[in-house]
Amino acid sequence: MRFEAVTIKDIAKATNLSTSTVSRALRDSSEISEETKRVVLEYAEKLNYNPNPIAQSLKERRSRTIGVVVCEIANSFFSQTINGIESIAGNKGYNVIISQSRESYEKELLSLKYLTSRSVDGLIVTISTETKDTSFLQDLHRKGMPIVFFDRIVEEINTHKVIVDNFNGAYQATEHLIKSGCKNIALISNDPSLSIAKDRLAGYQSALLDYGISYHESMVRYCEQGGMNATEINTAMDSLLSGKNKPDGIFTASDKITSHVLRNLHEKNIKIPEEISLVGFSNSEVTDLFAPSLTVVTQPAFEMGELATQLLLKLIESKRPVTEFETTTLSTKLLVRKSSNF
Amino acid sequence: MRFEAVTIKDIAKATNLSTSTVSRALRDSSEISEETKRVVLEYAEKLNYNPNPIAQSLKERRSRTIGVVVCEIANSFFSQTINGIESIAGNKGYNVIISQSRESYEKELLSLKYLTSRSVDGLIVTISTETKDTSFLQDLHRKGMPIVFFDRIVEEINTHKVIVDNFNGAYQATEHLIKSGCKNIALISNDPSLSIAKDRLAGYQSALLDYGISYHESMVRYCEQGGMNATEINTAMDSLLSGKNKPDGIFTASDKITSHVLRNLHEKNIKIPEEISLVGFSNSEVTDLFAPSLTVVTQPAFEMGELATQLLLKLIESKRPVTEFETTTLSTKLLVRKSSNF
DNA sequence: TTTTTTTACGCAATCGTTGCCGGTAACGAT
DNA sequence: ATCGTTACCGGCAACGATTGCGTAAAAAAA
Repeated sequence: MRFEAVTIKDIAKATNLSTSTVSRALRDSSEISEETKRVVLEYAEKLNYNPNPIAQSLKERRSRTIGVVVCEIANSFFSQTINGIESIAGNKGYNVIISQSRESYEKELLSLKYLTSRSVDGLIVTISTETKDTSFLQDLHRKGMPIVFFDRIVEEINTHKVIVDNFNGAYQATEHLIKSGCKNIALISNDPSLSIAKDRLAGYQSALLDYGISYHESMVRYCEQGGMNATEINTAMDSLLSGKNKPDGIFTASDKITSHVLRNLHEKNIKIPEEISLVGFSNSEVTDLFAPSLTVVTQPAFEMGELATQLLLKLIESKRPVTEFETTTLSTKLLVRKSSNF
Repeated sequence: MRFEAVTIKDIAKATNLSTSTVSRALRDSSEISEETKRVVLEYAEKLNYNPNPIAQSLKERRSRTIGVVVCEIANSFFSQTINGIESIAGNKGYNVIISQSRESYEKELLSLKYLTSRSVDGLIVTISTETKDTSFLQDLHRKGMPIVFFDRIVEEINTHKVIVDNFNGAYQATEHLIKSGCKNIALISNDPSLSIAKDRLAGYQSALLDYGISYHESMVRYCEQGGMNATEINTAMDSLLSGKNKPDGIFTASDKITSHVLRNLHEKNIKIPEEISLVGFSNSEVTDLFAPSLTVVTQPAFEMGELATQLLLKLIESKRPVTEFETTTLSTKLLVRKSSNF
């Protein structure tokens, strides 16, 4: 069963005009008499005509569609970003196709190939934790595909980027743990190849330094799968808790990691914040309901999506190749709650 | 800046063949000699040729794309469903465009119009809580657009539907509250026009009846905005708690409502489950971390997405109009935790 | 050798839309 | 009467891929 739509030809036949005239009448061209326009618009209305965007795309060599590649839409941070993207794109008459990498390099590549073959006019991308090789993205960029990165950016590609001040976010979280009385602060983060992981590590280290606490690599764990896998985090926790420097504070550098760590602490019956304080990056809207309510670093995800889209549309609609790119850095916010004993 | 892709013409020029021959060679037609095929494929490979799906769509009058309309991707239930949809669609070579209604009738209509104008081959839809008028969907259905409903179905449209046994889910939740010792059980649900709200109300009523507890309308509240708005739920809670029959158990009939009610109880410093027990529909993956851990009714969201997609693809790929439709009902699961004092 | 069959390819139309060019009628100016 | 304008509209081609039909050349059959 196929769904048949009304075309410009149907209107042409019905009004005894040519398709070109109908097309122009619909686009309110000055070359068409008011009378003819009236007749055409009337018929278009009556038959419920809608221009076929596929035909338009083919003709105009643009699809008015932007592609978004995120790790997981189920992640609050990304779904909030997507809401921001859609709000701007919708206003400007652009459509959004969302694709998930689920933290897999292979799926990310598939998504990118699909989106580009689908003739998207531009891409908004945050790379997966598995992604080491960005040559495909570099190729796309070189061939002129407008791309904006957000969150997990690709440093070696020179284009617009939207991030938060991950260094400061991590610094504040760590500082907060220190001021809460923690002496042994662990960091559980994403794969260190990710831009965000590097920056958050640096912020963590800097805070320790500033408060005269020496940094030990043994207090840091990286999750290569970005916490898609609970066991990965559980082994990290086990090794961390069985080490000789048992942590009295943990800073978790992503949404997924934060909730898994909390669950792990529950299972071990470790009291929070009495035995261990917990502060994590999270944009979940229910962390205030957790036991205990979580102290979190949140990101302005919606605004990030808006900004990334504005930048992308600027690239898409620019007549000449753009060579000047900007990296916009927004601020994080530390929400102090009960998981850290301040 | 536009992104230029390799077309069949480029290959034709390079190989000194006609576009028709190239097309057939690429599709491995028996009319083309092995030698020519080899040459063409070699060039296609070298130039990194990808067929333009927009042109294919125009020619074949199909887009190999299915449209999904949900209320909110940030909702775990829906994002899990989408994962199920994508897993099946991806396997069968279909692409998925996701659109959010954000519980607004107007946005839902816009989404539907966009998706159909975008020539999707079929739709998977769950309607917004605001939607009373389904004539647009009925029109689409009448014109032959394949549609599958899930979760919030439209009863008056005869097509495939995928739901859970909402009656039983609600029955079990209510029964569980009764067996936990609750005498005054409140229900906070979505707008009663929604199919799921009706079924869940019926299950609630039936459980009360079976256990000899009389049903009072005064113990039921409906949220017209489906909990998008916290104030809506707070006023419902205020009126419920100030009534003469103060509830000792609350059954919340949706994800969003559940978390808002929990937050409201926290703010009021009401002990759960000592003063009030709480059981709610929720597919959030972190309800076990809540204070207290939540007793929830969960739905097999991923499977629902898979099933809906399989049914939709059957509709799309059927040669003749389909007149026999099925409604698949899956089971919910009650996860007993600490918010209900069993 | 002639006729038929097979092989292998090109031409042109098609999908729906739009840009470009061209044409005609009406009308005023010369 | 002729020319130039203007207003309006139609025809054609093109976007990229596919396909029915036609056909030249080669191979097979007569």
